[in-house]
Amino acid sequence: MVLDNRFLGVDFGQRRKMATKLDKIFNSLDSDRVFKDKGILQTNYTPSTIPHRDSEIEQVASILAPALRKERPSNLFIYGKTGSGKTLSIHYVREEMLRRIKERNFSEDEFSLVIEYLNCKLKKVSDTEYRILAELIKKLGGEVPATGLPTDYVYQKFIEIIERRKQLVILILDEVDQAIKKISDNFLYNFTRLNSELSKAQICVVGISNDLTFLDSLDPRVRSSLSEEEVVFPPYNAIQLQDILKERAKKAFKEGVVEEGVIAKCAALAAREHGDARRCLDLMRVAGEIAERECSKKISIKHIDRANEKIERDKIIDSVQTGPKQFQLILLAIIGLFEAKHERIFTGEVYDAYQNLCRKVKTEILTQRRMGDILNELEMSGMIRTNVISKGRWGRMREIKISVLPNILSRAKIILTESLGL
DNA sequence: GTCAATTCACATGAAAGAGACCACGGTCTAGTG
DNA sequence: CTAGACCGTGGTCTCTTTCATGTGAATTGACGA
Repeated sequence: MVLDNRFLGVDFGQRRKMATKLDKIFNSLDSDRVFKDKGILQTNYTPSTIPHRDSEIEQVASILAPALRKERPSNLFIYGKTGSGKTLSIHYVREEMLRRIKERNFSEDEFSLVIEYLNCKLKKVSDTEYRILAELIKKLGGEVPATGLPTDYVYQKFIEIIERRKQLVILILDEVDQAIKKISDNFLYNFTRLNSELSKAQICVVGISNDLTFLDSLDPRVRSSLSEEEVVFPPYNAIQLQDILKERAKKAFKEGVVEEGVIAKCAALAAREHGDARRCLDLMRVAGEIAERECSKKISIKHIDRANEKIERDKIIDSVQTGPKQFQLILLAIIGLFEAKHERIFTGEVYDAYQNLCRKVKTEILTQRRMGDILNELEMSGMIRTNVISKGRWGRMREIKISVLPNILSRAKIILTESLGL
């Protein structure tokens, strides 16, 4: 009813105007397109060639090669910063191995090779021991409820499934460092020791981590058995990033769309962020989207700048909006302090300001211990930067800085005050 | 003046509790033949 | 007799608190030159 009235209330001229506007938007979708195939710049796209990673791929392949001879390869550990091509390369090697094993077609019951990939970081999928196991079981064709069972039972089930037949299982655990931070490392220990419990099947673990110091934090026993072999993926430099980008841009965009210098700029921005190729491609894609939305036929450097800001803003705004109430309160306390003094902010001050805010919105106040953890999490999400400093006689504390552009910050503040009802 | 001890204000770890969610097996209940 | 509802028990997960221990440099105070 309400809807009807509103429709009737709009006079014809206005509707007409709206219609032409929409025409413009919808028509621009197919006439003025900059993109030839946007999917090429999306993160889940797997290119046919992986430039500048030949030697790493060779190393990985040669380590895993024994699997094709029905022998268990050494456990492997792969390091490299985000966007250095680890995941892409391991996927590539996996595909190649599976293709080869298919060509040789061993009879099913004699021997089979299973290579499973699991990203341990994806929240809600697998950041506990139970869930990782459950996920693996699911991938191997078993069925396990999301919760409610004892972990030992799930282990048993996992072994059962693997032991169903004579096979070699290569488990690729991406971003294990994330998982191990939450679970203890004897999870990995169990995994590497699993072979002694298996009679028919064998397991090989490939761990991938973007934290180079991760291995040091492990139990020595786990370390030695997990990283029998190691491969390091160095970050791409700006020139390599340009190569990658050129290749993809050629396929993704129509000819002549990308202006001079755009690719260089893009690569330079990403190279500054430890050579993150993913970031680089994102930048290019978002720049393309912005250009398209403006009905511009070319992508220029200013689009890259805008894309850079937009990516940053979306990331921040999103985590501000979706964060739990306590996170929002603490963030708001930090923003308030930052605006008031524009100087270095310390833990104690934040806690005081946070307590005041809690009283204002009548929310229970968390302990300072907990706030410390939340500050760490905020740092993880890139909202703030913290640094533990000691002021001698005046104690030890975190120094907190905001690492967000001012215009994004004020936007975030508005969102926070609104959603908290202040 | 020098050097070790002290001190502050937290950081950081470990353990444990609360409350939500879920599986499983046993018991109860209503519907069916 | 049986399918489904219901309940109690025991498990995980997340968020949180409590208790304990660690930390780094300014400050203090004893000591000797």
